[in-house]
Amino acid sequence: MALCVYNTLTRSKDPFAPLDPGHVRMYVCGPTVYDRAHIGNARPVVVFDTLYRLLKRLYPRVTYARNITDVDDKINARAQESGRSIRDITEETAAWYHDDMAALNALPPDVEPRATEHIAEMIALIAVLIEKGHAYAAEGHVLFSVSSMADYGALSRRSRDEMIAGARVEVAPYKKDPGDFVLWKPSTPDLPGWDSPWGRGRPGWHIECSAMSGKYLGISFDIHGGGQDLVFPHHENEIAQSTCAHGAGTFARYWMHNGYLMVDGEKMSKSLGNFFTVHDLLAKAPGEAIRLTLLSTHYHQPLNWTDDGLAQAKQTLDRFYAALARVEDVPPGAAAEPHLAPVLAALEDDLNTPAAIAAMHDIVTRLNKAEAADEQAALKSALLQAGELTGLLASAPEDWRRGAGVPTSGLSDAEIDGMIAARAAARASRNFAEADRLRRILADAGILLEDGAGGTGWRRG
RNA sequence: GGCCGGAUGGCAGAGUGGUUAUGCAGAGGACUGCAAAUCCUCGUACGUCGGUUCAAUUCCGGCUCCGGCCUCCA
Repeated sequence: MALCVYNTLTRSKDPFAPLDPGHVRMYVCGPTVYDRAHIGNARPVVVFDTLYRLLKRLYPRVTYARNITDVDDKINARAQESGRSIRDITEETAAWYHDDMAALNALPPDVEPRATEHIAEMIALIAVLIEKGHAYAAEGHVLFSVSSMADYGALSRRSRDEMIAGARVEVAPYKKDPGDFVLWKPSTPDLPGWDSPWGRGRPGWHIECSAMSGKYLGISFDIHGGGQDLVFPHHENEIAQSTCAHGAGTFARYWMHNGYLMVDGEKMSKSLGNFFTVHDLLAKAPGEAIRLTLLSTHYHQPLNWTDDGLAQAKQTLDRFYAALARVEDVPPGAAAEPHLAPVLAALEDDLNTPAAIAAMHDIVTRLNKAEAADEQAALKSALLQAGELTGLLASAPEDWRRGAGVPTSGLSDAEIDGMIAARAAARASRNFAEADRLRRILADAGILLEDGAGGTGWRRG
């Protein structure tokens, strides 16, 4: 089975055929660094990280670029409110971002360009657009001329008339056309700015992605990803900038967009204020459980974030890790491919992670039943490889069972072991009342016991 | 107003023109001192009204409801 992806450009699930099968290139819009990432920001990161992992398995070389937007009016506003320097804020926020995404087992991208380090490339790109008649300077601004591009609106499938009819913003007087968008804008002395042919100023939001993707991936590359809310205007404008500068048919060939993250049936966003930060969630749930929650719904669908969903993901991982713990001493073996195939097939079918997880459940059930060592070895290997593809099961089973990743309070491991020993003694003398009393105390502390052939194990529930 | 999505069993959530999703919860059983974990068995779901078809949850159309975009946003 070959990889298929839903392409927003064609609105259909298309077979994926990279420009260069020896080198797949993908660009995903990264964060604007002015605040903690919320769980909605994490969804595209986890989704495209999973795609990245799949691509790396299917192709010899993958270059994944994800930008950091460190020049933006929201950052400027944050700096003014707090009295801190812009640099301070962007550095701190970028570091938080890296920590939080790493906790979700998201691999770092191969390239992570920062907007402020690519101003020269943006200025050069803007100059080309002016030269080719797709942009014009006016009152210190440079604007992209939407009317200069015949098929502007192709990605979001809206006509220029529709956009104008729906526009709720006041049209700046220097715009020739209400749909024209800013490539460069003037900065006052107190705002960050760079010298340019159009005076001291700063770039518009869209130009950085065109400039940086072109620099690191080439003027044509395979996949461009991001959240659905970026389709218009951000991605539409990226297409306009890049194809007008470099020629029709250039730029990204497959556009992939993840659905929104909802809370209580409403879109979660910073502007609505109904968001959970990844950082806060990590204090009460392991990163893998958060990641699995995000992968439990197909990436194209909206995902309603609930505590119950998170708890279920944790429970699922408990089951997976318990299976791995049972075969801890079995070295992963060969012949895993047939067992892994359904997982791979699900992922290759437009990244169908819920189906892939179902296939992992099937592997786990068969692993739990397997008695022959070679069968256990093959299934264990298949499960671990599925974990690598989905970015799950990266912990040691014992660490997971003992509560790895979540700050714990209460009983220490030594205290727990002591009580288990006391309970074992009580059971040996058939004093079950005492044994049950001890088990009850542990249960109240969140420690669940499991009596097995080889003794009593425990886990944090 | 314009343009998009979605509606699946108690819950979450895939998928399919006629055959089991999967998980959780629930019921029964095996195992256990009792539990837990594990394994086995079970409920026979696809918003509504029409149409196409031998056959539709699955294709087409109307309707209802929900959500989103059109402005910064992952």
